[in-house]
Amino acid sequence: MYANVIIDISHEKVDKPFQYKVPDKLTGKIDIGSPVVIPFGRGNTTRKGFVIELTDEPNWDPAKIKEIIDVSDEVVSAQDISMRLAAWMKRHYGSTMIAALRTVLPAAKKQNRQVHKYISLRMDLRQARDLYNECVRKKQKARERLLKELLENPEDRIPYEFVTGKLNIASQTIKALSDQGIIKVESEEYYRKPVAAESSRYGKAVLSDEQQHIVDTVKKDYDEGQRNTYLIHGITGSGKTEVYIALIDDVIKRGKQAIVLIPEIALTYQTLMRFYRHFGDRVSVMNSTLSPGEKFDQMERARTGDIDIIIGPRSALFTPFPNTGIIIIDEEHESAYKSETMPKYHARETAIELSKLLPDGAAVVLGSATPSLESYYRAQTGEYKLFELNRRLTGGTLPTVEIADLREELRKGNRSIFSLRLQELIEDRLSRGEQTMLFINRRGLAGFVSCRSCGHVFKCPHCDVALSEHRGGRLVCHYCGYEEPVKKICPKCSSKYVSSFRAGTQQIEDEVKKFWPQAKVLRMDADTTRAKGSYEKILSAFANKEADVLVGTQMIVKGHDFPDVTLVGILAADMSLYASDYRASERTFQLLTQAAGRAGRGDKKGNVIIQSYQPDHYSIIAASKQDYKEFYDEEIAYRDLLSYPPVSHMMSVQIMSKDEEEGMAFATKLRTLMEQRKLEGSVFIGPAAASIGRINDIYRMAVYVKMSDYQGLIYYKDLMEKYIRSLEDQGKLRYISVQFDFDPVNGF
DNA sequence: AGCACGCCGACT
DNA sequence: GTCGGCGTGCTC
Repeated sequence: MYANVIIDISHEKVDKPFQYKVPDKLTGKIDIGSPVVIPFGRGNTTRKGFVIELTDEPNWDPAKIKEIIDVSDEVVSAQDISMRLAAWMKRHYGSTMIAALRTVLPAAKKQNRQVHKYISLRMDLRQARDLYNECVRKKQKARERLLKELLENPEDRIPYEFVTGKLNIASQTIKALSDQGIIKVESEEYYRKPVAAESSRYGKAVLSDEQQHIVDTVKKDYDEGQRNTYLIHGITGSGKTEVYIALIDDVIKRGKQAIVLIPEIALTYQTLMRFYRHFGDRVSVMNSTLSPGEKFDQMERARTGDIDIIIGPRSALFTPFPNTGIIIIDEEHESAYKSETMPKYHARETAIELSKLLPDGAAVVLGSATPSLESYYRAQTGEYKLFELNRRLTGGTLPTVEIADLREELRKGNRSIFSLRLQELIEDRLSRGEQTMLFINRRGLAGFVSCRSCGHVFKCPHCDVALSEHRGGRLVCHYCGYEEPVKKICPKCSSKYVSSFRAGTQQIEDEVKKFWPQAKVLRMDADTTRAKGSYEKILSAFANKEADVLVGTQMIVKGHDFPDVTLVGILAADMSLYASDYRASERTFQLLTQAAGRAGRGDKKGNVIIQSYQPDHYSIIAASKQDYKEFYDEEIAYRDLLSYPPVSHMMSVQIMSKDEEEGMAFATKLRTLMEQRKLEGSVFIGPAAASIGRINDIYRMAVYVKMSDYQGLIYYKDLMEKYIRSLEDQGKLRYISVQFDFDPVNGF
C-alpha cells in the first residue's frame, strides 16, 4: 500500500505529491486527509504532510520510496481541519482530492505576500565599505552584490524578494550575514483592507422577545456543550440581522470567531454596512471583486487573529480562523450556495461538516424568509432547531396581493402583456407620482410550450416536468429522454394559440412606453448592468425618483428598500414553474414572495399583482398569501411522492463528450454498471440529454439515480469512479469526462 | 523551504 | 591540503 502525500510547506517546488509506503502497523489507520509524519529530503528531516491519495501501485522506483513514520495526532491546526474537510468533500461530492484541496485552501500566495521582509545595513557606511572591499578581494560575489546594493541606497530597506530573486542570493547567505551582525532582516506585516471601516461602534440594538429568545436558546445550548444547526424562518424585515449580530457578539466574547455567508455581496450592501458599524475593523469582507492577493490577505488576517468576523460568499467558509465558533448562512435557500464547479459542494452541508470537524465545534445558523425545502424538512424532523420570526419590526404594512388570470384576459380580448387590473394600477401610480416595479421572471426559460387559451402546458408523461421545445420542432424531456413532436393545436381545449412564451425586459420597456408615453422607465437586466457600477447606478437613480417605473429580472427583487414603490407587477409568474427540474415550484415561490415583499416598504399601502396562466398552482396561491407553510406542505408531498430531495437523495451523473453517440453509449454503459450491482431501493433514470444539450460543441447527457440512502449513492459513485479511472489509465477515455452532482440545485 | 553536494578561491 | 562561501539541484 502506497500513499501520495503533499508536504506541509508552501513552496511551488514541493507543491506536488510524494509517494510513501504505508507500514503494516499503520494500515487502516491512514486515510485520505490524514496528517502524517514523514522523512523528507536527503537529510531525512521529519516533516508533516497530508495523505491525498492511496494506491496499490507505486508510480516511482519502489527502492526509493520511504516509509511513513507515523500518523500525526494532536494539535489540530486550521490546516488539519481544511485537509479533513477537503477529504470529506472528495468523498461526499465525488471530486478529485486536488480539486477539493484547491477549493479549501486559500488561493495562491505567489505575488504580494502579506509579510514583507526587508534587509538593511546594521553598521555604519565606513565599516560597510571596508567589508565590501574585502569581499571584492575575496571574490565573495554574493556578499559583494548585496553590499553594493546596500551601499548605493544606504537609507532604503531592500525588499527580501529582490535580494533572493534579482540578486540571486541564497537564503543561507542572508542568514549568515544576519548572524554575523552585518545586516538586519526586518519583517513587516501589511494587509490590504478592501473597505475602510468606520470605527464608530453603535450600541446594542434592543431585541424583541422573539429575537431574544433565539439568542438565549443558542447561548444556552452552547453553554451546555451542544453544537446545533438552527433555522431562523423570519419574514423580510423581522430583524434576522440583529439576531446574527447578537450571536456573533456572544461568540466573540468567548474568544472565538464567526463566519457569515451571504449569497452575493453586491445585493446586500445595506446588511454589510450594519456589520461594519457594529464591529468596526474586526470584520472583513470577501467578494468576487477582490484580487487573489486581497483574498489571500483576508485569509491571513483571519489566521493571525487580525479579524474576528468574515463576511463573504460560500468560499468564505474556508477562512482559516484559529477557533471558529459560529457559522451563519443568510438567505440559506439561495442556489448560489451550491457550487457549480467540482467539487459541487453545498455550503450548508459543508458548514455543518466543518462544525463537526472543529475541535470545539461550532453553531450553524441558517436564516431565510423562504427556507429551502431541505432546511425546513430537517427542521421538521428535528435535525435542525426551528425558530420563527413572524413580526415586521420595521413597520410598514403587508401589501395586498392579487392574482391576475392571464387566460381570462385573453378571453376578454386583452392581448397585451399587462392585465387590465395592472394597467389600472400603473395609471393610478403614475398620476400620484408613486413608483412601480415590473418584474419578469425569466428563470428557467428553456422554451416551455403552453396554450395561451387554457394554460395547458406540455409535460412529459413519465416525469411531471415540462417538455422543452428543441430546434427541429420536437418537445423533449430532460429527465428521461421522452420526445414528441410539437403540436399546433392544444390537446385540451383545441385552441390554436399554442406557443412558447418568450418575453424580455426590452419588450416590456417598449410596451410601457407605448401605453404611457409620459412615464420615465428604467430597465435592469443582464444587458444594462454589464458595465461596472451600473447596477448601483440604476438602483440609486430609481431610489432618487428619477424614474416612475423600473423593469427588471430577478436582480431587482433583492436588497434595497424603495419606500415610494407602492406597486409591484409580476408579469409572468409561472415562467419558472416549467423549468425542467424538480425545484421549479420552489424557486417560483421564493421569487414571488421576494418580489411581493418589495411593495409597501414605506408607510404607504402597497399592491402586488401576480400575472399567471396558472393562477391555481399552489406555489402561486401560497405566494399570494405569503404563506410559507402552505407551500411547504404541498411541495414536500410532491417531493415525497416522486422521491426527490430532501425526502430522498439524488445523484446526477453528468457526462460530457465530444461525440454525441459515444457519450450516450458511455452513459448507457455507466447505467449498466450500476444496474449490475444494484442496491435495494435505488431508481435509475436516463440517460437523457442534459437541459443544455451542447455547450461549445461538447455534448452533455445525464443519468440520474434516486435513493433515500446517501451512502448508497456514494457507493455507486465510487463504483463508476473506479471504472472511469481504469479506462483513463488505459488511455481510453480521452474525449469523455464525467462529473457527479449530489442533490443538484442547478439544472444540468 | 531546506539541505547536501560539488566547485572554487583564499589562507596556513 | 583544508576551510568557507557560493550556486545548483533535489526532495518520494
